[in-house]
Amino acid sequence: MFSADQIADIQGFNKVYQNLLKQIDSAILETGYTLTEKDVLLEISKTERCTANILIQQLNIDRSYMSRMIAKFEKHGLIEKTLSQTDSRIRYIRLTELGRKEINRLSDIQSNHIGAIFNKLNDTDQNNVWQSMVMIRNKLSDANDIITIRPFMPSDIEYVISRHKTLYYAERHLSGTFSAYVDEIVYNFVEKYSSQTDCLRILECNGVPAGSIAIAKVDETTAQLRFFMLEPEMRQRGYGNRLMDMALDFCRDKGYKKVFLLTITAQVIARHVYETHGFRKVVSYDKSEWGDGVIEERWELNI
Amino acid sequence: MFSADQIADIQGFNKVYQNLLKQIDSAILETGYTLTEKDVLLEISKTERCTANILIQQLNIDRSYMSRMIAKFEKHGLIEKTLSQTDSRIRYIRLTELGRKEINRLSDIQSNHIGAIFNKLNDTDQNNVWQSMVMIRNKLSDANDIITIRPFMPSDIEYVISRHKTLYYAERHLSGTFSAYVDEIVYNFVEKYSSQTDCLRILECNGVPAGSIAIAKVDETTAQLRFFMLEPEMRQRGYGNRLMDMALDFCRDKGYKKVFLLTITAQVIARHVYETHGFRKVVSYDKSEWGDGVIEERWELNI
DNA sequence: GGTTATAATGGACTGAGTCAACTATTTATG
DNA sequence: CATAAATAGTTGACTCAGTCCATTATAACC
Repeated sequence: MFSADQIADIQGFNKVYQNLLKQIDSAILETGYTLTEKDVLLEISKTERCTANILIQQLNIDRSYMSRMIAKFEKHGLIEKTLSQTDSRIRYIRLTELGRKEINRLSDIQSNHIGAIFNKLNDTDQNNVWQSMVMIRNKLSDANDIITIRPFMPSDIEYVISRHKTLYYAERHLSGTFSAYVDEIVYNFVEKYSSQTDCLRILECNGVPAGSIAIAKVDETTAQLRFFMLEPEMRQRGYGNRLMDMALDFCRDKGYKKVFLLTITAQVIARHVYETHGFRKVVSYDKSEWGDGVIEERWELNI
Repeated sequence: MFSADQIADIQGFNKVYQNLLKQIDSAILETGYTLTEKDVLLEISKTERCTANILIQQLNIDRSYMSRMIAKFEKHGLIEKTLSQTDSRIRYIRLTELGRKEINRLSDIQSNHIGAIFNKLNDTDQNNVWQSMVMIRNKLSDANDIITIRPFMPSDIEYVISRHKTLYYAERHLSGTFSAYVDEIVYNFVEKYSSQTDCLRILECNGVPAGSIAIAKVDETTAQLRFFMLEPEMRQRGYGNRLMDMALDFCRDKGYKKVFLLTITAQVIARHVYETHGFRKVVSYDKSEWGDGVIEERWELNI
């Protein structure tokens, strides 16, 4: 239990840090973009197959406000809209060359500002401050984030595809071939989906999707683990293991004897989760059509 | 120099913490007050002889906006305005009973919210987080605050009186007798002030007054050190010593042989600054007319 | 004693964000 | 399979914190 003095210290920290955040914000505002606009642009840049609706959910912004913002971005040539072939209510949003240049500019301004503030500290202080911030972030997130794991809803399909691609693409630089492959397997999975044999769970952090895992039937005794991913900020906090536990429980429950998964060698962090749950690599082969030097691996587990 | 990964970590911290601050803010907003209104009310409560202008300078708020806010507070019965006897442009602002109740309510909401967030951590984590925050606050403040020490201007008189009273009153619970005494000595000092024999310096943090020190001539060889104060957030960071160095340099420069000061026993932190600069307590006597058990001390230094 | 500075107020405006109604399309249901 | 319900997106009208500029009244300066 905190004392009044300690709370006063925290309020002091809040005041100082709020001020610092305001400084960074005002540097962004000088560019002529709203903070919200910056967030939206950033989210667009991070999201493959981005739609207005994804942005609304992810950033908690009013529909009409978003609509007008997107219209403005289009007018200024920052984005392009394309109608979806499968659902003509949906307009996909993609950054143009100019849009990407702008969001990079904004990100750079922010990074430089942070750099400028923290580089005034000497090396020792820098390190201490950095480590403390990471510690505080993890402790506060663990204590305050509202985490739920729920069955998938139709609206999650876009999320799974979009984020799966983005996280792999951004982090592993995979090719367009990979992208088409993801579309195919996700739609295939959803089409054949049966709650008796398959499962797709969404991890939500504060009501926003932040990860997923799936089990797909292959035959009566064999299941494939798929779509296992975590947003970067959710990693190393035990949620990967929780998702994995859940998925393997489902497999045992449904009587599967063997579970396998396919992954690429570069995914170092996920490997650890696989290993601790008893998966073993059985074979690996070249997948350079997905990107330079990409090697796919097959891992198996008998349960 | 920070790496890109480290900056990303800091941005992650910023995001999480901004979110947390937003939570606290929204709890305040639910009361029907703006964040700015809350700040203004708090500043009024902390400031004796408060005027609109002091608030404008201290909080960096537009004059007209402030005027309307104050009008609203008055209409709602949170404050009372009284015309100044000496300058009829000035209207002194004072919280009513209701106003004090409201600001206490708002402060409690904020404290409780912070408590609620941090009490989710276990004791060890709480302590680590708290200590880290204090460390970060001090390092960032030291590195980024723009500190200036400048000669006083007429507009500072109100600040010195107001804060001197408030800091002593709030921290040591001194009486109305003390308040009248401060008025008298400050006006007296300013009236007799001569740049040849006296000095009053204002410490500014980011353009806002945050401390003061003064030297007043007593006779050709004796000076009195007065109005030495620091805002709480400026303490323990070396600024007290800087102000003191400056004041004593002035004394040597002007040929004073002896400097004395009067303080009260309860002022523990300031004593340390006095001692390290060679002051020695020569006598102490009862001053219970200023408050229960208050003992005034006279400290002297031969230079 | 007239110019200049300061305290406070009032009028008019901006612009981020909200609320609600509406169109167009797709999905669910009886 | 038709009709209701849900979803994606757009448009109109509005709110309200905060800003800019002009004005009044008083005090300080030279």
